[in-house]
Amino acid sequence: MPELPEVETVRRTLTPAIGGTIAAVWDSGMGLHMQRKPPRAALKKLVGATITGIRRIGKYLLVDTDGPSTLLVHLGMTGRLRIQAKGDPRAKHTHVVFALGARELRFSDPRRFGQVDVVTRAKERAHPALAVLGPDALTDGIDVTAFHARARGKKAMLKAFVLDQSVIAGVGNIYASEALWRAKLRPTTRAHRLTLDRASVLAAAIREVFEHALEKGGTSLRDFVDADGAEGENADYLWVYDREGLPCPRCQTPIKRTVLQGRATYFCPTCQTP
DNA sequence: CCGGAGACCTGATAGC
DNA sequence: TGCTATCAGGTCTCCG
Repeated sequence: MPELPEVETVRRTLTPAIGGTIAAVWDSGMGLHMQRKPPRAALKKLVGATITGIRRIGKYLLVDTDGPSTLLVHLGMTGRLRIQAKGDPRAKHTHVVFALGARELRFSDPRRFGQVDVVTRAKERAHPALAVLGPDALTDGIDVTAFHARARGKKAMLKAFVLDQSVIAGVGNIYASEALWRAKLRPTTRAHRLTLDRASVLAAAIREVFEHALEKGGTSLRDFVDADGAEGENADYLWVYDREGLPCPRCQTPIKRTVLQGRATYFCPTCQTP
């Protein structure tokens, strides 16, 4: 569900939790797919700590506290982090709840593809999930030379290349199609064929697509909502994703849908050069 | 080592 | 109405 703009939208709407002290933690005991065992023991370390800030690296959220521990959250496909009043009914598939006075910070995730963990802030980059991440597309920016260098010798298709979180952290299935359309590049083009110029255009396209989506509060095609439960508006502004048969906004050719590595992929057969 | 396919889950929706 | 098949924003693991 969430890619960089959605996770960043959640981060921004979570800031009212800063200053809140975690009085108690509850968890469903249900294992999350990415981590197999419930993080109950680790979560206990957060009791008594006060939330001091919320960061994002790629699609991961980090909730910092005044202690040495930081809460690490990945929303997977259907994960939600919400701030709700204690008395509000809990959503089905709620797996972790942090009591913060009159409010609660709640993590729910029907498909359980998400991840919740606790890391020691000083050693957070050693966490396997974070260790492999490349530069964050917005926070760090994309170094065109390094980006181009990573494409060298790669036979993978451009779409797989931009989805590789070790190359750039934050791109997911929707924005991969959107960025490649904006850069006028075919998703099936092999990555090693990226010239420095095209790498530069693609890097800029990723940033522009993200900034645009962020302004709209993210894309809510099905599940995504921010920490207040609000949907994003960006689904109304997508150029190609989920728009099979509709006219390309640049050249009016009907948009095509294909499946690449099992995932829906949208492109304009006319203005995205192979 | 690399790239692609399948697995992991539940729920919504389209089609019969 | 009700059943079945398909699809979904992510990542990991296995296989060739």
